[in-house]
Order: sequence, then C-alpha cells, then structure tokens
Amino acid sequence: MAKERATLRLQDVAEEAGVSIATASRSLSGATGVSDSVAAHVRAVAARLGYVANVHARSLAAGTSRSVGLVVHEIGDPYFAEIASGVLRLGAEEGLTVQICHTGRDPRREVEQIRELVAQRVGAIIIAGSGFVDPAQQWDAKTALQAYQAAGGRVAVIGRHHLGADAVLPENTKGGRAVADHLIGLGHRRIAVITGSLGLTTVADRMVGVREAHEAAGLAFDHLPVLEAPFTRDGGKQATARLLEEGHDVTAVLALNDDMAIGALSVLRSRGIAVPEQISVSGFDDVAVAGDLAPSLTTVRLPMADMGEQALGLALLDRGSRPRRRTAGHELVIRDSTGVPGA
Amino acid sequence: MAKERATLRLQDVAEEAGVSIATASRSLSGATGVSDSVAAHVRAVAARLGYVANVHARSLAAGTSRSVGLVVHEIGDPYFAEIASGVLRLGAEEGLTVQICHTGRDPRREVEQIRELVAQRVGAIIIAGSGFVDPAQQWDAKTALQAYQAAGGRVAVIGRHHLGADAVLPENTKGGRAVADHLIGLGHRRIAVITGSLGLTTVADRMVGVREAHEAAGLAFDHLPVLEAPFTRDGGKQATARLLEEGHDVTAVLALNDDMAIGALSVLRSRGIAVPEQISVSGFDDVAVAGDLAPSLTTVRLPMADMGEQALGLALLDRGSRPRRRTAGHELVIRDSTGVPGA
DNA sequence: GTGAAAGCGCTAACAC
DNA sequence: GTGTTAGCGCTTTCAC
Repeated sequence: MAKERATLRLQDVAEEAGVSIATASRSLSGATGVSDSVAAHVRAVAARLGYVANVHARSLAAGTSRSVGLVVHEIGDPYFAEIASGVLRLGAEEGLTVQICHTGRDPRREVEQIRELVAQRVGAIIIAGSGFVDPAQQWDAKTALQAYQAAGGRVAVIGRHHLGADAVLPENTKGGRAVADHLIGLGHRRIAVITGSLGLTTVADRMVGVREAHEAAGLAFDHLPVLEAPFTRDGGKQATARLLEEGHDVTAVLALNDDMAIGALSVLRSRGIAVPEQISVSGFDDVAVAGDLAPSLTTVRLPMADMGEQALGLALLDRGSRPRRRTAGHELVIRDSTGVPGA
Repeated sequence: MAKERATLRLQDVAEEAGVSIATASRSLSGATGVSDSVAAHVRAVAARLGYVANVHARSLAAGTSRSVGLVVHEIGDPYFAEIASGVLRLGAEEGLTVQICHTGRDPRREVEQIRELVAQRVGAIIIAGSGFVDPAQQWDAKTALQAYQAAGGRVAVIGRHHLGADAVLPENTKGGRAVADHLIGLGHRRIAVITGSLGLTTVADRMVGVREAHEAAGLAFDHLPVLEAPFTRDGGKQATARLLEEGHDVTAVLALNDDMAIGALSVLRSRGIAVPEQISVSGFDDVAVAGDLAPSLTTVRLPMADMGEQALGLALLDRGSRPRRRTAGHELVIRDSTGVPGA
C-alpha cells in the first residue's frame, strides 16, 4: 500500500497537468502570462483532483490574505448579529473568510483583538459598534489601526468616527431627532431617556437628536430625566425600575436602543402600567423582533445587515486618499408602543 | 533615513536577544529545552519590541493552526448567535481565532464551507445546527469531515448526530416531551404543531417527544395538524395563517422553535385571538427575548451559549478512540402564553 | 508563454 | 541547552 500524502500540493497538480509549478500557480490565481488553453487545462486538473490551495503558504508567500476580521462588542446581541450576517454574506460571495471577535465593550480588549487581527495578517479589519466619547479610550486602537493601514491593511468602521478610516455611519442624530419629534408631536412633554453609557459615541449622537427635537419645540432639555444603565435588555429593566421608583412624572420613555426598550416594556407590563395608554415607549435600531412584541415597538430602523455589507464593501475598495464615508439611512417606524399621552 | 522592515521577524528578536532563531522560537512557544533564564530574556525582548509571530509562517511550518471554524446556518438567527457567543468566549480565553461561516440551511453550501475550512487548515471545526434526516443530504459533509479527522483535524457538532464526531446534544426529544406534556396536562386535546422542515433532525427529534407525550396520554398523534414552513419567524406567521385559514379546531399551537412561536403570537394578536385564553402557544429554545414578549413565551430552555462552549471544549480535547457525547440539559420554562383551554 | 529558483517567517529534526 | 539547517507550500522575479 502506497503511502499517500495527506493533502495534495500545487506540485501534484502541476505534475498531473504536465506543467511547471510556476505555470500551475499562475493558472490558478488567474494571473496573466499563461496561455488560455494551458490555464484552462490546469484548472480542470485541479478541479478533478479536488485541489485547494494552502492559504497559509499562499499568505506567507504573497504577504496578504483573503481574510477579514470583524470586531463586535457581543455577537449574541441582535444588533451585532445582524451586522455580522451582512458581512458574512458579502464575504462568502467574495470568497473571503471572516474572523469574528468579541470586545465586551471593553476598550482594552478591543485593542487586543485588533492587534491579534493584525498579527493574523488579515486583509481588512471591520470594527462595528460604538466608539468612546473620550479620545483617550480609543487612542491605542487608533494607533494600532493607523499602523496597520500604513502597512497596507484596509479598515472600515461602522457607527463610529475619528478612527481615521472608511466609515459607514448610521443616522444616529437624525434618528434621535425623528423619534423625539414623533413623541413630542404626539403631545408628550415629559419624556424620560433611558440609555447605555453616555461615554459611547452612539449614545452621544442619538442624544444630540433628542436635544434638537426638544429645542426645536421650545422645550427644556436639561431637566429631562436621563437614566443610564448597561446598553442591554437588562439595563433597560434597571433604568425603568429606577425611573418608576424615583417617581419621575413622565408620559413617555425614549430608549436609545431596542434592547433597552424591550426591557422597559417588560418592567412596565409587570407593574401593570399600560403601554401606550399610560406611558409610551420607543426604541432604536429595529431589531428583528421589534415588530412582533406586544405592543409592537415604535423605533428607528437602521439597516444593519446592509451596514455590514457596506462596510466590507468599503474595505474591499482600494484605499482612498482620505477616509470615505457612507451614510446608512434611517426610518422612523411607528408601531403600537407610542400614542397620545393620557389617551 | 534607514529602511525599516514593515514587521519584525523572529530573526530580529533573536538577534536583539543574542540567541539563535531556534532558541528564540522555543522560548516564545513555551517549548521545553531552553533554560528558564534565557527563555525569560527572549520573551522580555519580544515584548519590548512588540513582536507578534506571523501565524501563516507558523501554521505552514507546524502544519497546525490555533484557529477554529464555526459553521452555522445563519448568524443573524438568535439561536446561532448565542451559540457563537459561547464559542467566541471560550475561544478568546484559549487564544484561538474563530472563523464563522453561513450555510443558509443548504447542505451543498455546508459542504463547501467545510472544504474551505479544511483548506484553511483550521485546527478544529464546529458545526452547529440541525442535520438532515436524509443521509444522502449529508453524505458529502460526512466524508469531508472524516477525511479531515483522519488528517488530525478535530470536529465537534452541536445538535446533530451521525456525523462520526464528538457531539453536544441538546435534549430535543425530552424537551418536546416536556412541553407537550405540559400542554396536555393543562387539558389541551387538539394541539397543532408548527415546524420547520421535517427533513431536519432537530425537528424530527423534537417531534418524537411530542408523539411520546401523546401516546403516554393515550391521545391520537396521527391526526394532529402539523404545519411545515421555514424555521423562522416568518415561517411561523405563514404556518399560523394557514392553520387559521384551514379552520383547524385547536386550542394550542406548539411551535418547534421560538422564532416560529413569535411569528404565531404576532399573527394571533393581529387577528384578535387571545393568548392563552383562546389559544395557547409554546416555543422551543428560550431565546433571550422569549421572556420579554407579551404574553411571555412558555418554552423549553436550551443552554445555547453553554452548548457552544462545550462543543469547543470537546474539540480542544485530544481525539478519543470513539466519538464523545455531551448532553445539554433542557428546562421547561412556563410563562404566560400557555394556560387552561377555554379559560 | 513557460520554467527554475529564491524566498516568505517559522518549526522541528538533528548536531554539537 | 543551544545552534544549524532543511523544509512547510506557495508566489514571484528573472531567465529563456
């Protein structure tokens, strides 16, 4: 019984096709400099043998790789899961492999993950998720990314600025404005905002929209109860519970993401407070489940999977002379969780 | 101005530390055969220089890599997102990089993705998500995986059998039994099942539990309306709409996953059918949002993130002489969507 | 258009 | 315990 190699090498394909390894390489990588007939033959042989190139050897020799890294806060969070879905979709289409890593919203872990991806020599890095208002928090990340880009790496970010890279920017401020306008238009005058850390740029941006809406309506913004808690369903529960306990007299709860809104809905229901009759609730993001809640959630739709695709699309482009931006639209989706106060 | 290399090589570290490249390699990979003092010195130098090994060179030379592939049907689906979260968590702890790929529930794409991962020389492959009842559907996948394992690759699957690999098995049958028992115990006698493709093993397994419960209660199982549709929220809506249109006289809808149950809830609400007063609804999986719906969803909890961690844990173990199995427990979670019929 | 050969950066025998 | 060296499988000049 002959000893067989575990996997075939380019060498094997070349021999079988009766060409040199260089020609085989050129044929398979679609490079120029081979006659069409030879190239076709080599490809046929490779296909027949079921040859697949060793990516490590390829990346080592070429110095680049067909892989991209995606950095998210937490893949279990629907917001990021949907973004990842878009990235994976386009990545598969482009024949790219996608590495995903978690940061848990910790700037230090974020930097570590970026360094790791750089060490992997991924061809591009996509960073999803809110940045930090405090520049110091992302100084290291920015530096690492800058060095990576200088060495030819491509970077695209989703929903954050000031990272010196191509960016897909959701209309956080406009969305915040739209949803606050909606509430104010309904007649609400005492609105509580429940939100994740004010140190996140996403939060800050959305907040600006909320403030604008108040100012445009001649309403005081500074006395608005703003309750900060983790940017999760559980945080929404905590913030809402706190709101109720502190006895704020409000007619609407404007949550700065859907997760928190869902938590708010849950607490209000368990306390027997009718939504939207006694208190209106709005969210932000329009995660898949938002329309199926009871009451269905009024929110701002962000095209998350699209944003993921767009970010990867930007990263696949050649590097421009200066960072590009793509704006991802928003859409106010009015459902059953908001209504006229005291209706 | 001196021309600098873009990235440092092991060679640079070795020179700076005044040792040979072999010693440097041994020191950094924690191999034996170096004196502690030298090893420590080399590591210090590497850290000072900010050296990170080129993973491609390393994998090429060593023939293995510190990376794992995770194959899911769709990362945007909370079930898989939560599993992925578990895998990523343990992966980060172990210093592994995780590649995720989509199959879109298409057996052909699944095989392609597996081949791709094999070509990447990942150290382990984790396959999450239902298999197919029809062996022909997964013959190719099985073959590819077998070859990969024979070549030293590690494989762990979640929620599927017959793939000749270590497996984490959720208690699908017991869970199906539990939730059907619950409904029957409540007094329901005419239960509709809404489900994803009956060709999925997950569905088949859960169905067995439902049948057992009926038989144990002396109830006919064969006349149960079983409505098949995509295993998604939308599929749940379709199936429920069909159920209503066909005029089946049932008091409960047993959905074989939460997504479909959420779709069912949505349709029933829009038709003004009270849950659970007129129709009870149950789900399966206990995705994060299940408890926050209105009415909150009675379902079977599966520890998804845990399952992800366990699968990776199995894959990290040395290969055993025969496939190992780990059972992931289930827990019936009774909430507000189920009640006594006609109450 | 095609082939020979020099690396890419690292690991693992094998010498010493 | 440490150094030398031969590859790992591929891409890419450079000759022809």
